[in-house]
Amino acid sequence: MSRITHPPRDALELTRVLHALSDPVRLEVVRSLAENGEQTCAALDGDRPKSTMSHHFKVLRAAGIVETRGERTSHLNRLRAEDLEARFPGLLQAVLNG
Amino acid sequence: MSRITHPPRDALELTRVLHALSDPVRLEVVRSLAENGEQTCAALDGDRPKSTMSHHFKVLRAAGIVETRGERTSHLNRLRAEDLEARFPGLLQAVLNG
DNA sequence: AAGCTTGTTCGATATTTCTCGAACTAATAG
DNA sequence: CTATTAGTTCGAGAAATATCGAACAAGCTT
Repeated sequence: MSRITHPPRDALELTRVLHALSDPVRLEVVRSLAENGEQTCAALDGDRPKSTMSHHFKVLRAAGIVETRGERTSHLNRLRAEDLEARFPGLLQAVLNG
Repeated sequence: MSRITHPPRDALELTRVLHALSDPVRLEVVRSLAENGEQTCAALDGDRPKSTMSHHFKVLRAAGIVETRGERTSHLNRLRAEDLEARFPGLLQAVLNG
């Protein structure tokens, strides 16, 4: 089903990453993933509709910030922390601290 | 004329800063200011209309990224690097390196 | 004063983004 | 097989953003 694609490390673009992180809902998701590790989408909605969250995950994936392992019914999301660190050293940490 | 206002250091918001930095034109401006220090708006347009650039400077100022000293005819812009560093340590550097 | 320069503000249009319900897909549970 | 669950996709409406010409303000120059 899901043509869920993740950009390779080298394809990560700074402006796209910054834009993805500039939304409060998505920033919240990123913070939660950083704190609690892998989580399902359901665990990360803040009582927001599924379609809304799906949209935000799509943006996060397209930016290369989140990887979704969609093997099972409940997909697991994780931060692509290593890839982000490789392309934009210190960025993720600075955002998480802010 | 110009109700040019700059938010105090404590009022800087991460999402606003990230959003301001997520535009290619504004990122270019920020990079140039970081490299070359204070510059006028005119020196920073990339052959783009004045009104367009004025809009982008407004966004950068509102985010607290740029300070415009508008005393004279030709305004001077500078990065608020210290304020950014105080609020979001490492962020500016990470963005500039990326 | 008349004109030029620098930049802001306004108004209009085009594009993007956010939000959410509804229909859909796929896997699992009963 | 039917129902449920998890998440995506579609479509629509609302809000924010980007772009740019035109009008404006203020200082500098002659």
